[in-house]
Amino acid sequence: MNHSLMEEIVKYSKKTKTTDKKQRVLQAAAQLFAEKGYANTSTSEIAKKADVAEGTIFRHFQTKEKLLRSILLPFLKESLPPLSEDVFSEMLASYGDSPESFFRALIKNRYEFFKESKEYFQILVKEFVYTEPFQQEVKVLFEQNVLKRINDAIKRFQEKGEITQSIPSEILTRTAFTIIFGFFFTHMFLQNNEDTPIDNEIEQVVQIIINGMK
Amino acid sequence: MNHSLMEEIVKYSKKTKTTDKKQRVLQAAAQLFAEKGYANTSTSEIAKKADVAEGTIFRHFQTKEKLLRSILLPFLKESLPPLSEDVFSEMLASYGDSPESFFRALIKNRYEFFKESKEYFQILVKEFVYTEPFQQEVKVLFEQNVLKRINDAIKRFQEKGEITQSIPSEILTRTAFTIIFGFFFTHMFLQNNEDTPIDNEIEQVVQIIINGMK
Amino acid sequence: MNHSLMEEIVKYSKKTKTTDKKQRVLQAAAQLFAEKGYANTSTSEIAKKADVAEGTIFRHFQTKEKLLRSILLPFLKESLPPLSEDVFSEMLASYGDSPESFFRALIKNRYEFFKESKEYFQILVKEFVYTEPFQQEVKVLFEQNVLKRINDAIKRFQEKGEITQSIPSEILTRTAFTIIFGFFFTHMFLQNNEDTPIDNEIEQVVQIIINGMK
Amino acid sequence: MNHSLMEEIVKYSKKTKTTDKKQRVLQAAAQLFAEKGYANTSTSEIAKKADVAEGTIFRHFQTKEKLLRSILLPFLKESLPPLSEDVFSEMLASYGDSPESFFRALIKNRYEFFKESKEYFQILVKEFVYTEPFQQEVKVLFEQNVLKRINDAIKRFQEKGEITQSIPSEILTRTAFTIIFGFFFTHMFLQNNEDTPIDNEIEQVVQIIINGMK
DNA sequence: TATGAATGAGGCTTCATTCAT
DNA sequence: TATGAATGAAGCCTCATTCAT
Repeated sequence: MNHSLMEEIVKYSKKTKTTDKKQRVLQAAAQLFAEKGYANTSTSEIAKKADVAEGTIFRHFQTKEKLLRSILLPFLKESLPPLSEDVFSEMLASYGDSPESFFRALIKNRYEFFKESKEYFQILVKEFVYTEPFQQEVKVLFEQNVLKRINDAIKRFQEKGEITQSIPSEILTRTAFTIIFGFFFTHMFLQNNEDTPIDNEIEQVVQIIINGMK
Repeated sequence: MNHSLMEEIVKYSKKTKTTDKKQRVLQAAAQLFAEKGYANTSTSEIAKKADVAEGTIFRHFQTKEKLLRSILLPFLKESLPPLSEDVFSEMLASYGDSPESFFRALIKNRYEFFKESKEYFQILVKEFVYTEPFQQEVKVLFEQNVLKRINDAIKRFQEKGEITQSIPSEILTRTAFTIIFGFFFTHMFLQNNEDTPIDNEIEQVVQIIINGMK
Repeated sequence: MNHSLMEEIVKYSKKTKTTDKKQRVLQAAAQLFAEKGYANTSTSEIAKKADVAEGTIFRHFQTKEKLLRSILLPFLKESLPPLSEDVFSEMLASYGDSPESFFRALIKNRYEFFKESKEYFQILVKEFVYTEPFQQEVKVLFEQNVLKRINDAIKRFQEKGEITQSIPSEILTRTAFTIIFGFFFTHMFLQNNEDTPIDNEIEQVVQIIINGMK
Repeated sequence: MNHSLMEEIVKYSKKTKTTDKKQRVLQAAAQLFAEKGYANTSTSEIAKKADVAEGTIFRHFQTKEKLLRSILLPFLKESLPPLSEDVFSEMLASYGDSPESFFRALIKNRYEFFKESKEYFQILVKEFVYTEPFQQEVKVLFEQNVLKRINDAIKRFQEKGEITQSIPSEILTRTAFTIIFGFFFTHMFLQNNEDTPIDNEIEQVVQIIINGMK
């Protein structure tokens, strides 16, 4: 039930049969990019952290930018969709089928995911802002996978009369998504690393969403 | 009523009586940092855009990083608080005193602000993530000003019985803030530049928050 | 009467008001390029020889290739034509006006020029082979200046009946040019640096050309 | 009668019984060196073009420079001398025994050879200029083979009274050689790839040489 | 014999910063 | 105050060469 990005990436990379050293470079780069940003991380630093010669990085990835993409794209393109599928069915199975339990499960589950892969999301968000084409790719991925599934669930709840039908499901979806992911982003940026118990807060957000949609 | 960051910065910089050239450097740097990020902007580019010798930048700001701070901190430290004060009193005056109108006004007003100063927020968000001490400063600023005022308003609404008293105002505030700013961040990152009319969405978020808090 | 390429370049560079350091870079680079070839000379070597920081090279020339062009093109474009003019009039004035004396003077004069600027011609010839567009530029320059003037002289000698009129002047010119410059090239490549007295040989070539053209 | 360098190299390499892969490396390298120069061709490029692993190159040739020598030296050392022998006897046999026909045949024959092996000569000329010891080797080879045979022919014509005896044969030889090879070099560098008919020009050069030597 | 991953020295270039004018 | 030439550290990347398989 705990689908960390790290695990996903490891899975992915095993599929494509990467060398040990290639793996180490990917891990080191991911960590450093998340910590200090792409532009502030030098290839020599990556090499040192991966305990590899600098040339090795370029033998495997040709370019620093391709290294970045090798960290993000495979994850997004191949791991996100199936992951979401899993998550959604698991969620519905174990948490019951009311809107409350759906959103509570969604938020809790994704929040765990988020927290564990904070680094990778940081890379995503940061490098994201500048590169137009990449932005589009990611956006489409999110919409076609995550948004679509939330929308499906909301439509089902609307049919069962558990959520208001006076507002189109698309708008409800977009709003819910914005609130939930906004909640995560805000936490990603504003939260100290102090382990603040935020269960209260999550419950609060769930209540607000549910009430707002009834 | 239209408080763009740009205007705020201009106001601020006039106060400190900067030279023409210093001004031009600030403007050019702000634009470039927003567009391409701090790390991807060179001082020579800034000099060219400001039509100033490169040395001039360093005469005024000593360091590229101090230049960044000269763009962000003055705005945050001296412009945000009074701005918020204005905004809040204006808001309450012109929009009536129900929770609905308060949040609606808050979101609409801040959204305009956001949209117009998107660039400056981009600088803020991007460079933000990395520099620990800076993060703290900004966080405190936000909490002490914006959060505090929202909290004051909520407490007042609680006293009037228009918002539930069974949840501490601090939690309600934090949740509302998270939802609202999360909403903005999400739009900042995920929205195409197409001018999508989002009035629906704003209204939606207002309703959800209100319902959730009643 | 002694027109070394080196002197020409110095003249040229004074016109364009170059810094001392820029000058030193040009000189060092010219020497090294001639000695070891463009591809085998590193910018750090140039910097060391010019006693300049490596960055200085790029401040002035942006690119290693632009540095190469800054050595060759100015010389070719601005120094060659007037130079040739001088040379030709001087030659005709001081050597008398028979075909023999003309060719003898031409070869001797140009051979001196060649010997002293051997380095620069080496750069020219070597880098020449690869870069198509550059090749064209140089070729046109040579044809429009040197060839044209030889052709003028030959036509005059034909009119005076001192050279056969049964062959078009263009063919005679091309042949003479090919022989003369071929003679130089061959010496450039095949000659040891031992100072072989080649006056005999020059006289030989003059005789052969003259006899062949009578 | 048509002795292209390519054919010669193929012959040579067959003699020394090289592996298929070694062969392929030699061919690929020769092509690339001619096209882009030694310094601008990477061993990985050669490996790719030869469809061989990069390590294979070094197994066979140890060093990139030894690879270059493996292309040029065998040709020069073992193919040039017998080739010249053939050429000269063929020439004298089929073109008759006057100085005119000798030089005409020599130039035409060698010009064809030149044209077809332009690439290989480009390698020779280019890499040549820099490496002192190599230069000597090649120079000696040329002198001991080509020059010697021309000298022999000239001496014979002098004995028959068909060429002036007032000039030592060595000087005549050197001059003729310089003119002929200079003619080729000049064409190699200055000629566009347009197929200019140069028969006129060749005839012209022959006449000039002959007249000059009578 | 053949491979190709790994290496690390060295290449070109950028850039924040200094300083003499 | 303003300039811009000069600096040199550091960045990304290429490449000949080695070596375990």
